[in-house]
Order: sequence, then structure tokens, then C-alpha cells
Amino acid sequence: MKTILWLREDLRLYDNLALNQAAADGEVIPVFFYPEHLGGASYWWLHHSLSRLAEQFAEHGVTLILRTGDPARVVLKLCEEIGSTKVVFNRVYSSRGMAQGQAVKQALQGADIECQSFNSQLLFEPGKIFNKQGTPFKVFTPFWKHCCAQLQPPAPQAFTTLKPVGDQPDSEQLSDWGLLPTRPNWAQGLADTWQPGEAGAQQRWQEFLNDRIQGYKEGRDFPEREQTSLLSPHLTFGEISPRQLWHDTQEAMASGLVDASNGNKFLAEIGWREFSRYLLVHFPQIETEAFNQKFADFPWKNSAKLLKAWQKGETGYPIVDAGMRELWHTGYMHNRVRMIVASFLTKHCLVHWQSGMDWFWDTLVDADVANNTASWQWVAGCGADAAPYFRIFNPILQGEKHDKLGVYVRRWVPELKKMPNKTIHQPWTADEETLAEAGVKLGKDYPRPIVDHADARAEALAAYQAIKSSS
DNA sequence: TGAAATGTTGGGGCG
DNA sequence: ACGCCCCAACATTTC
Repeated sequence: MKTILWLREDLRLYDNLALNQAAADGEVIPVFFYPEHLGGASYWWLHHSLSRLAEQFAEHGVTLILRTGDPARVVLKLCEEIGSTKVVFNRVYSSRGMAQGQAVKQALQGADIECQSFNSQLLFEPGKIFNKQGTPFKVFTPFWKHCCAQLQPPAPQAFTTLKPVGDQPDSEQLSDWGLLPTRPNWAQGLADTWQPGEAGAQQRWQEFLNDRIQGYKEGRDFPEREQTSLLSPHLTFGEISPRQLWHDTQEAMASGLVDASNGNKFLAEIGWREFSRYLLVHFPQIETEAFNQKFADFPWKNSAKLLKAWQKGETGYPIVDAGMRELWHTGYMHNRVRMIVASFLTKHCLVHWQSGMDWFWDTLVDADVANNTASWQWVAGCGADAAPYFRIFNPILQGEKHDKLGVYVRRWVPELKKMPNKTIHQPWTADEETLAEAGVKLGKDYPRPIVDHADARAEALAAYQAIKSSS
């Protein structure tokens, strides 16, 4: 029996429930459809991830089939073409992903072809989790407590083997998809930073678990220390399973290799990923609208000039610019800095969170609809369990607190390399002599602040007042 | 998973 | 010895 394995955000062999089911049934025909909605950095990642996955399948005599078109229509056509009577896939918990899944199921039902779907993307099934009132959780902590206390995620499933497939359907060529940038080739920094694919994911995970997770609870807040897991893009493309992360971490804590405080903090971050997906399943409108309805009339100013300066990392606030340049160069930004730059765009610049979200979508290798939506709304103060609006990060204090010695800033904003620690986070306050010694001419080598912190803060609070009473 | 303003406390200088 | 002021350090509240 030939089973079609429809792949999407599950580009791995280990702990892939749909794959294991298909393999248990007989021959597996893995199919991946060209996704039309990704950002540039994600396409770069996808190219390499698919390339690696195709190699993994090829080792077992199986070809990864690439196709373009509507999955519901083409999967059905493929079934007829190769005489397959079963399709399996792992569910994707987003509006688009769930709609696609439904469409495929319906198309197959009409043709009397068996279709099975699995959860290989999340620890917990969003549709099954409710609070005591029977409504969806809207606050992270009770949600996560409920998950941890009442539900035990199933253990990861080992990958066994695949039967070689004789007769393969036609596949498009990955190179024809044109996922890689050509001119200019902006992907060098990405290639230097990342190894897409399951092997790269496992390697990063082992490094983290053997080393960096110690001190994670404290160290995760300091962007110049490499103390975060760096797994986000691997998780986005499903190159590693959250169940594996859960079970490996539990095991490491049980054996005393990892402190409970660090291990649980890391798992709580995986919990935020679960929570974002969960919110999107229960409140699909948050992809385009503020969760908190009061924000429908928020007086955004949406200055194109400020947005542009933010995107290019030329705001004049070193910690903000460092983050935006790290993003552009590597397709990634440290979590603490993401909060700072997002707060700056939405509050200091009064640019709509959607504009920031769009930029992240295009430039992040870990771009994920659920995380992107929930996190931008969280920072902007309009999301579920959001930071209060008036929590306006002071980019100077945040820099001094989380990059005390300016290591991160100097790395990404080299024109400030010679600035002393005392003024590296606020170069405009340095005296003439200091600036001259550091070789910095403000407005020429490095921009003056595009907004004044105190003024911008006051303006943001005033804007909030405008919607506070209305409802 | 803030920041800034405001309030409180306590030690030291000094008349 | 005592009250008074100053102000740092910490705590609370407000945004």
C-alpha cells in the first residue's frame, strides 16, 4: 500500500507521527507543496530544509515530491495517479493551516480515500484545553499550569525505517522554485549563522542541553551571551519536535544534570509557543485585529519615515539599531531585544504593530504566524495577557541593563565601537571630546535620535488616554 | 518579562 | 543632646 504523506511544518523524520503511521502502513510518498505566503528569510530557510529532508528520504530510497498548486486538488490527483488510498498529515495550527487541512480532508472524503491527521506540532491539543468555566484561557500562567498539571504530553516516537519506493510520481525541481535570493545575495549572514534541517536542529539542541541551559533563567536576558536555545527557526519548520524538547528536559532535570529552575524556565518558553498557537486557534481574528477591542481606535501615526529608520537600524538608539541590524544580517534577533525594538516602534514611533509584524515576517528565519501575532500584540499592549500599555521600555535603560558593557551594540553597530561604556547607549549625551576620540560625528557616522525619549513617552501615554475610556 | 513620579526612612552634617 | 535639613536608598503608586 502506498500512503501519501503531506508535509508542511513538520520537516523531520524523528517523532513525526504522520510519517510513522504512513511507514507502518507500507510505502510512503512524501509530498510538499510550494507555500505562497512566506517571507524572504523563510524561503531561504525552506530551501535548505527541503534540500536536507530530500537527502534524508533519498537515503531510504524515497523521493520527496515537490509540487505547486492547491493541496486539496493535487493530493487527490496524486492519489488517482499512483493508486493510493490513504493520505496522512500533521496538523498545522493556524487559520490557513487548518483551512487547508479541512479542504484536503473534504476532497478525499468525496473520493472515498482514507485521511488521517496527527498532532506533531504542539505538546497539547489546543481544542481540548479549557478553564473551569469551559472557556478558552486568556492568561498564560493559568493556561500553562493547567497544561503541566493535568496533561502529560506523549513520549516522542522514534523513527524506524522506510521501504524504498519503486514507482515515484513526478516532482518539480527545488532549484526551479527560486527560493534563494539572487541579486543581491543578502543571505550570506544567514548561511554563516544557521544550519537548517533536522541534523542542525538536533545539534543545536544537544549543545543547549549539555551546556547553555545552565544559567538560562538569568542569562537569557543578555543578548551578548549566547544563552538561548536558538531553536526557534527549527521549531517553526518542524525540524525538531516540542515533545522531544519536553521529554529530554524532564529527563535532564530528573537526573540532576539540569537545575529545575533553568529547565522549567525553558519549558515555559516552549509554553509561550503553545499559548500563541492556542490563542490563534480559539481567537483566529487576532491575526488581523487587536485582541483587546479598545485598540480598534488607537491613534497610530504610522510615519513612513520612522518605520523606515527602524527597519534600517538607524533610529539613533544603539540597542534598537543593534537589534534591527542583527535581524537583517542573521534573520534572527535575541528575544530581549525583540521586546525593546517592538516597544520602540509601537510606542516611541506610534507605528502600528502590524507594520512591525510584516517586517518581522519578511526578515525572520523563525517567522511564525502565531508567535509573530501574539508577541507583537503582547508588546503593543493590545494582546491577550499583554504587557500593560504604559510599560514603555526606555531604550537607554534597557541597553544599560541588558548590555552593560556594550558588547552587543559594538558588534552590530560598529561605528560606535570606540565609544566608552558610559555613553555607548546614549551617544548624543557624550561631550564633543569623547565623540571626537571615538571618531563619531553625530548625524553623519551615526544618526541622532529620531525621537526624543521623554517626548515620545509622553505622546504615547497621551495616545493611550484617547482610547482608555472608550470601549 | 518597566519607568517615572511620589512617598518613606534613616544616617550624617551641622547649627 | 537635639532638631533640622539633605539626600541616598528603598518602597509604593501611577502611568
